[in-house]
Amino acid sequence: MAQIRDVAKRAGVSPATVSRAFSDPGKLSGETLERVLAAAEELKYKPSSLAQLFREKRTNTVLVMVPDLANVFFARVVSGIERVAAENRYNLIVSDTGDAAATECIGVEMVETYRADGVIQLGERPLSELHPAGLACAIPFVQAISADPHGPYPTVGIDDRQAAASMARHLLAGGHRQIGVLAGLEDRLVTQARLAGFRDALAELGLTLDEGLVEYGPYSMAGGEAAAARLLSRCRDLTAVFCMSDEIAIGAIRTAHELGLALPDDLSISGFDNIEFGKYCTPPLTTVMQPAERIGEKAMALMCDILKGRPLQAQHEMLPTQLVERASVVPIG
Amino acid sequence: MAQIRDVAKRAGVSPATVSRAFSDPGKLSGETLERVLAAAEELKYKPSSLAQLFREKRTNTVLVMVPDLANVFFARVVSGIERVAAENRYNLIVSDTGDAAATECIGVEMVETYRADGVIQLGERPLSELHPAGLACAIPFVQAISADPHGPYPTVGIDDRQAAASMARHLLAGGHRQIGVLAGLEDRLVTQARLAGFRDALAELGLTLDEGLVEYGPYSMAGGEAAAARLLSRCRDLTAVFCMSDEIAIGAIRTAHELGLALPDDLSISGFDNIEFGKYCTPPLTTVMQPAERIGEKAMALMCDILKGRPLQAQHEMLPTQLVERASVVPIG
DNA sequence: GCATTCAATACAACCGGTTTCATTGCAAGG
DNA sequence: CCTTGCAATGAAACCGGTTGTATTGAATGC
Repeated sequence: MAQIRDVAKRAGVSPATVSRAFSDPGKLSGETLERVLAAAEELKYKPSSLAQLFREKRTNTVLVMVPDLANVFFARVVSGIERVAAENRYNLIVSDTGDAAATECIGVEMVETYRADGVIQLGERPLSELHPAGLACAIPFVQAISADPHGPYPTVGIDDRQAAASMARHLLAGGHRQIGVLAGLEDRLVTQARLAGFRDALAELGLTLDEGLVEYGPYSMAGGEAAAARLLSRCRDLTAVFCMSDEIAIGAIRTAHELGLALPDDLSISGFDNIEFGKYCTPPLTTVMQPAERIGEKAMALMCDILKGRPLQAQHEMLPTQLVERASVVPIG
Repeated sequence: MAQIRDVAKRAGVSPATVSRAFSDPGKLSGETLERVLAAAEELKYKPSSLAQLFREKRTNTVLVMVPDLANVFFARVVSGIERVAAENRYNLIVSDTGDAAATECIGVEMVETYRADGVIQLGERPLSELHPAGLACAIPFVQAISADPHGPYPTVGIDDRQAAASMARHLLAGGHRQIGVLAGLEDRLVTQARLAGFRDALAELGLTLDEGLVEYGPYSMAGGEAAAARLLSRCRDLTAVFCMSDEIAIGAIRTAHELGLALPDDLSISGFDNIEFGKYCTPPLTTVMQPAERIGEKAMALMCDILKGRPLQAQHEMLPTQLVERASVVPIG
């Protein structure tokens, strides 16, 4: 592999001149510039990124920490991050944390040891938990998806409470009153936020949530299937089930089918996220659209702003959601 | 951020000694080692990866080129790659190529400019097409998923032909004779391999493939939906449809439902890949299991072998597949 | 014609580690 | 007692670029 001095020698100039030929061509006389570029071309010279980055103490790389890469929703967010990263010539180091705090700490270390310029975290573990000194170190950090909008670092996400409330209103408007809730993991902020939204909608009609109708479980199809089995065996007079993710809803649909329920007539089921599969469920899933790619794009755009020292347009971006009406929810009766 | 000389000064030794304290502690006297480690601890010294990597001319980073990150199947493969990469302390730079050759060329450049040590490519574009000089440069390269097992670089995948044949036999054993084929994109090796397997199974019974029953299209749910619509409107006496991916099958199920067909009695539908959602379809999808995570793991393991100069156990890994029988395929009549 | 100025380019330091080679000191052997 | 050998450590070169400063030479001004 040709190096800068090889090019310099061939062009009869100093390495400094070659360097400037690329970084600041205006500084060179036309004739020299041409000679240098020709020499570089002939030798197929490519500057070593490693050397450049070492000099500049930047990596042009952003670490993305994903709780579960195989989760379609996260994958779409990463896809959005990817697009903006590519546009801005950043690389992405993707780390599947398996939702384990221990693994996530690595992220902070990656920045400290100059392997990444910043960290985008998907999911809700707060940076302060990741690394006590994290905030003090002023590590470029952006959190997306179910992030705490009151935290000290920039976040991108949706208004979970509002979005959940809108779906709850939709169910209530259909006349449903016995509505089960298949919540995700109880200790997640996002679960609490969506539950709060659900309560909001009930309260608007003077109703209160019957805690007995809430079943918690993992945010997965298998989790939804199991939680639905528990819920439906316990509460036999439900007319609708409010699921906190499409995957949970898909699991619930499966359980309902196995119990011999006719969907959606015997039971309405709503999801959350709008993953692609929802459209292909039987019946197609009524859900709340979360703009996954756009969340990723925004998160990476924010990261670019931070890394380039630009002022942030907003500390906490809330992207709009939308109710997607399909066939899995019908009015009562 | 503390540097090596700060630690050296504090411990009253030279930078070389500090360096050795980490890379080869046995070389130091017990007392010195202790003093150095204590000093490093106090100053919270972490060696700059950037400097280390620059010196060593390695990046400890592998580039993964994915045609579509949002595709669950690819995401699972990446997840497997991730696991092995983490075990071997490699980082992953993930690039969503959008299936465009132009983008994929970047991969070769990333290695040439010392941004990655090697490239894992998901999908079937051959390296020689990516970069004419690629092979000559001996860039560490591994291809996974629908790779050409006769190519000059290591591959990991399944025996597509065999796997497709096994599914075709399953349909034929159920008495199906009018079997439509929802193939993926016609120009893909993987499509041709699976089609060949399908023909093999037919040939075993002395049958030949009716080309009129084959419909090509993108490997996606939307693609499957559209292709199924074309196929089913053209051929009204089909008893089964052989789909070349689960996503295509899911699209086909949707179309079949919309045409008012009762599944699986009116029409058997088979998939390929065994993505998680298949289990939750209505009816649950009979498919061929591809060990996505294990393919990823193997691919990364191969890459590690290459990078560490170990001899490869096998140039072309073929991982076993398995027929997964669910309810979407039933015997005829 | 000489001093001044500016453009063009070269020189050399620098980034923060690692590693080779040299040096020191101590113990063992002749 | 002197030599040899080895363990422990330090000094300095090195990785391959970038950049501040010095230098050169030509053009301009007086």
